[in-house]
Amino acid sequence: MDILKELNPQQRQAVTAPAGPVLVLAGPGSGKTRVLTNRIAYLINQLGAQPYQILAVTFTNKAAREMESRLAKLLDRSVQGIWMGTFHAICARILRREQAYLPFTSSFVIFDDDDQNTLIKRAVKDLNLDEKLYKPTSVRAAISNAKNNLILPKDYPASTYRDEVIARIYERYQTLLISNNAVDFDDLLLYTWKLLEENPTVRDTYSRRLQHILVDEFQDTNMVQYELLRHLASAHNHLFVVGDEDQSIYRWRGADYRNVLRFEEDYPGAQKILLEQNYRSTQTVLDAARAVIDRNRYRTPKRLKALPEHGQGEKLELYEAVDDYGEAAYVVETIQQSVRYGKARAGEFAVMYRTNAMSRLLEEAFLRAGLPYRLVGAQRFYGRREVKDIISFLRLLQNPNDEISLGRVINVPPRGIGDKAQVSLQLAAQAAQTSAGQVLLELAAKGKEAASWEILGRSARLLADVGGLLAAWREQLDTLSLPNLFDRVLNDVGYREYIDDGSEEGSGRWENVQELRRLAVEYEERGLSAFLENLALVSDQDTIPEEAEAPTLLTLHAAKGLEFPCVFITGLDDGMLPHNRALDDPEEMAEERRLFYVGITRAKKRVYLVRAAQRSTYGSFQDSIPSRFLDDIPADKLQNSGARGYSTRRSGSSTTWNDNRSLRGGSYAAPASAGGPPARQAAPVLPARYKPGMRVSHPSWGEGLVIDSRLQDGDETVDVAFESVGFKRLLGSLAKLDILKS
DNA sequence: CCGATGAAACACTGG
DNA sequence: GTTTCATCGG
Repeated sequence: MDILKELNPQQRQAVTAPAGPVLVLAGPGSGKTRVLTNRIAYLINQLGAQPYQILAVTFTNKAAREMESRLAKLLDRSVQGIWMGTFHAICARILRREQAYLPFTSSFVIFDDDDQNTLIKRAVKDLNLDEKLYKPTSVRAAISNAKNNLILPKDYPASTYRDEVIARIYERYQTLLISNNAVDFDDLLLYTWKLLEENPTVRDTYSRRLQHILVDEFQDTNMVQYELLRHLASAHNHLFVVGDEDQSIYRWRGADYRNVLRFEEDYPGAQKILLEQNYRSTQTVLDAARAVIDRNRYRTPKRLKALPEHGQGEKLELYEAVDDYGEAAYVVETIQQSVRYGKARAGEFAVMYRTNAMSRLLEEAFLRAGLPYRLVGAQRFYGRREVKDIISFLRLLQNPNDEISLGRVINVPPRGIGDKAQVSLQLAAQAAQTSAGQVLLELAAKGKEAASWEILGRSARLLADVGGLLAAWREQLDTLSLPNLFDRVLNDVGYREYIDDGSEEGSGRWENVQELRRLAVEYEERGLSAFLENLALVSDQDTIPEEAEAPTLLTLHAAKGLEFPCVFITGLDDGMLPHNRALDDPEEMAEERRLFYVGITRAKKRVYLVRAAQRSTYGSFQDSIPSRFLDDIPADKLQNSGARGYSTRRSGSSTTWNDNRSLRGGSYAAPASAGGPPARQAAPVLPARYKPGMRVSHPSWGEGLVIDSRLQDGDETVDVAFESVGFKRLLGSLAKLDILKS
């Protein structure tokens, strides 16, 4: 075993750096996981560190698992004891150990977005505020933002009336969380930070114990995370952080790539190491990517070098489809062709998009072609109703104070407990200064003797029955194994009969339940609490199935940290990528650019850039223009495969007059060679008649200046700024434009 | 109290 | 186009 053998000089410098602050700026594909893994091995083997003295923070649970297994291979000895996981998982672990300092018990549950929204609605209602004005999602964003920036309710800046109100909602929301014995995602970080901030003894204990702290994807840390690291490292400053400003894509979650700059300021002696040797892509892919990212500012420029054996590689391929159906069809057919001609295996392809909504058409195209695919994210498994129901039952078992879960399943399956009964239950709980769950348990235990039996009136019996179920389950909490407990709950409530109505969806729902049960079996050893925590903290990226011989469909965000031989980036239109919401904010725009950069640099060999001249939004069709990022790719790195010009849109309306674009494209399409849609076909050579700078005249809009012109879909699209009506986009063949002078 | 129906809102990225 | 919420009749 030689930790240093397969490292290049920069990697070796990083791995063998003396204990102290180290900043590794690692370009895509430069082997940063290897650096992190070997660094840990080096700490243990050469610097005499014990595994339990090492904390390694990863971006996903999957990355943690991967690092663990690589490390086990690298070291002969067991790596048990290393703290490895996401910020959230590590914080949850600390919080469960330190309940003495916290306003909740160690059986706290973690609320997800839906739970948060429900709770915020409740807070808004409690404060008699207008629910239309204070929408849960927007309030949640404000609160989350505050938490990410270490702002507690009392410190929330009340600069506007709205902020003042949000501060009150925030405060109420925190109170509600605590009475539910619950925390949200941001709380995991915030409470841990607060714990270390306010209790120097606790801070020192952790900091002295965790002698070496390593952080992956450092560019995507936010302020709480940064401050948390400072506290944890306060006794020694042994912080080894690895990141790349160019791959920071979680700004909306509070991530700030400028933490990389702050790190250099806060730790002046920090070693800075740049990893520029790329082990993944061809030089062409790297050059194209660099041309895109070099337009961003406030970063360390990097010159990524490909391995000589990877060679120059193929040009990036650009395809402009007539509409989004054509876009999907192109993706599917290109994959089929490549597989058929043995150029690549199906599993070597990834199809990336900006928004999950875009996956639908792609999935349909794959289904129609009979081509299997694997989908990452989107309708999350854990977001499905039946899965959430069962999780709610289990959460309630662990923590009867969880009113959100109770509200979710108290009447599942329907057992006659409607709104009215639930409201009186709330009132009874309030009167008794306790939670609804406790009232249920009391009803079950004492029956008619219970204090609230009278108040509840007719529904008391029904509520007591639910309480009885809950009490019975809780008695078994320590005796039954997790899978048995799972079955017991399902049996007692008759859940299968409730969701599996014999229909196709019904058995699909039951299938999901069984999937969840399989997971419960895996957690038999660790128990309910660990099971629930894992359910809350797993991410989409953790659930990417490996080694399946099928193309992967995923968002650009989910693609971070992955690599594929062939990558499609779809939706390369202004408004999609860059996304509409980024168009008027330079910081957001820079992030969209990084997102595109991340997409390109996932590719080992081939990149397909795809756009659609028209796409459906909300049901109606809209024209789009090519993404501005496409202009930044040097022409000699790009191969334009032109417009194929047909759509697989099924509606019969494709021949209506206003659809002349698809028609026009269609008329240029090559005669179908052997049935089916025509194979890839270059656009016909059509001279551009208009050039930027020309003065033109239009019969109704008068004179104007040509801003831009390009050939697409077999026609010429001309952008003209008219003196009378301003900016207009015209089709060369239709518009009656006269050229006045060039 | 329950399920069906129709209107209205609606989707950027995710631990 | 899809999903979620409110309303209505049973």
